[in-house]
Amino acid sequence: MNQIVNLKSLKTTCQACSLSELCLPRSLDDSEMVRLDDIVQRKRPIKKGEFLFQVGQPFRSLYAVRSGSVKVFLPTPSGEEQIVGFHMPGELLGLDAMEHDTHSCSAVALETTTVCELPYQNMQELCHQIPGLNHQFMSLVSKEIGSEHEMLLMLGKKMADVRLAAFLLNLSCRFRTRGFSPNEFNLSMSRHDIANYLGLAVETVSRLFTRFQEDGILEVHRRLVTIRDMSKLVALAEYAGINCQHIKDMISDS
Amino acid sequence: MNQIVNLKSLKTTCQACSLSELCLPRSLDDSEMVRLDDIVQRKRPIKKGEFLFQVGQPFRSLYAVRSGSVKVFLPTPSGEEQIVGFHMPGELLGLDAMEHDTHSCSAVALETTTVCELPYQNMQELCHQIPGLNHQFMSLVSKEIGSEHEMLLMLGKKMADVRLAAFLLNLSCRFRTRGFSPNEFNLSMSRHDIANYLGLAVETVSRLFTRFQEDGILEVHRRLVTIRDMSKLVALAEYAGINCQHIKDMISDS
DNA sequence: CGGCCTATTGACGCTACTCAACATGAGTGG
DNA sequence: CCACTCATGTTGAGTAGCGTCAATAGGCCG
Repeated sequence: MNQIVNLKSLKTTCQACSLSELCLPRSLDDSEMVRLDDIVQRKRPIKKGEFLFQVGQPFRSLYAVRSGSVKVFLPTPSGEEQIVGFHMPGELLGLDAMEHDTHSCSAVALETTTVCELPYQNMQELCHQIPGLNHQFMSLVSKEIGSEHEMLLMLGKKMADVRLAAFLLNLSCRFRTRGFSPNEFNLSMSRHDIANYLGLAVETVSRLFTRFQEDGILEVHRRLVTIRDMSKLVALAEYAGINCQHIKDMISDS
Repeated sequence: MNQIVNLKSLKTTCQACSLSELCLPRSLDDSEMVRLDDIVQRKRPIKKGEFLFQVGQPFRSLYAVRSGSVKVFLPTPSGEEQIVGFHMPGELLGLDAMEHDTHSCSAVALETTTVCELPYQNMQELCHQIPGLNHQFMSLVSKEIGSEHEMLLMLGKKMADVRLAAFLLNLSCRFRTRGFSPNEFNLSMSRHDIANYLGLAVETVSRLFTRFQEDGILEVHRRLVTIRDMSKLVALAEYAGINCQHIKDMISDS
C-alpha cells in the first residue's frame, strides 16, 4: 500500500503538485510548466538521516523539498555542526553552492523525505528561455536571503525565550502556508537540533519548553507542539523585532 | 581638486573599474561590458549617514559599492536595529528585495561612498541576453548566502572573543582582496556597530580590543587596527569553525 | 573653549552554559 | 512478549561569561 502511494507520488508532475504555488512553477503557464517538469528528476524517498548532499561534493543540482523536511548545516573543523536552516516542502536547497562548483554545506533528511532534483545546467537554460521562471527563481533566492537576515536578527538579540518563540512562530507560519494547522504540529527536529540552530544549550531549550507550558503558552508532548496562547507567543517574538503583523491579523480573523 | 577627482570617478566605466574582477563585469568580454556599462547609473557620492535605501521603499535597483562602505540593517519595531552586513567595494546590495517590490532592510553609508545603481528591470533583460552576466550575478548572490551562513555559524557558537577575531579576519581578507593591507586597516564602523553586528554589548567589544592588545594580537588606535599576530587571531577564529586555510596559506607565503 | 559623541574601564548581577543524574521512549533480540 | 540497551529529553546545582549601569576619558566640531 505504501509502495503504491510512493510510486504514485514519484510520478507527480509539477502541474499536479500541490506545492506549485510555493515552488518554482508559480506563475508559469501550462506549456512552461511542462518544460520545467521535463528537467525535474524525482528521486526515490530518502530516509531519515540520509544525506541529500555533503559539503565538498560537486555541485550539480538544486533540490526542492516535496515532502518531509531537511536540515542544512555547516560542519566545523572541530567535528561539530552549525545548523543554518530547516527546509520544508516547496523550499529550495543548495543555493549557496552556485558560487563555487562544490557544496559549502550539508543537507540531511530529518524524516522520510522526497525531493525534486533540478540539474543546475538545465535550470539555467530554462531560466533563460522562460523569464517568468527566472523571476520566480530569483524570488525564492531573495526570500532565502531575507529569512537569513531575520535569523541573524534573532541570534543577534540574545534572550533565549525570545529566540524559541520566534522559531516556533516561524514554523507555525510555514505550516499554515502549506495547509497544515498553525496551532498544532510535529517538530521534525530534535531538541539538540533546535538548540544548535538557535545558538543555545539543549538544556536551555528543554527548560524553556517546560516554562512555556507552565505559562500556558504551549502544550508539549514529545515532539508534538500545541500552541495554546498565540498572542503571548507573538508578544515574546515581537520583542526580538520579528514582524508578526500577519500573525496578528490571522489571530483576529479567527 | 576634489571635485575634479570625483567627476573623473563618476565617469569611470566598468571597463576601467579596478573592481571589475570582483563585481558583475567579471568574465564579460568587451562588448558585453559596454552593454552592462550602459545600464549602470553612477550616482554622486553619498555622505556618511545618508541612506542608500530604506526599509519599505519601492525596490527598483540593485547597487554595487564602488568606494567607501555601507552598513545594511533591519530596523526593529522597538526602534533599535540589527546590522546584517557591512558592504565593501565590489559587493552588491539590495538582493533581499527581489522577492517583494519593497526593500526589507535599510542601507546607510558609513563614510563618503559611491555606488553604481543597476535598475533591476534592465539587469533582468541584460542577464537574459548575456548568460555570462547572469552566471556572475548568481555567483554573487550565492556568495551572499554563503557568507550569511558563515555569520550564522559565528553567532550560533557564542564566545565573544572568537566572534571578534572572526570578524576582524573577515575584514582582513576582504581588504586584501581589494589590494589593501590585510594587516593594517581602518574600521569604517563604530564599536557600537561592531557590537550590534556580532550580537555583543559595546563594552564587551571594547574590553576585547584591549585584551587583544595585551595579548599582543592587535594594536588599536581609535579605528585603526593593526594585526600583530595573525596566527593567534586565526587560532581564535578557527575555534569558531571558520575555515581559515587560505589565511594560513597567506601567512606561510609571506 | 565648551559641548557632544565615542570609547574605555570598573563593579555587580543575571542569564544561560556546564556537569551530572535521572526519566522516558524506541528499537532490538532472546 | 518482555527485558535490555541506546537515544532522547528533563531536571537540578553550581558557575562563568557577558550584559547592565555608571563614571570617566578622549577626540571632533562649532
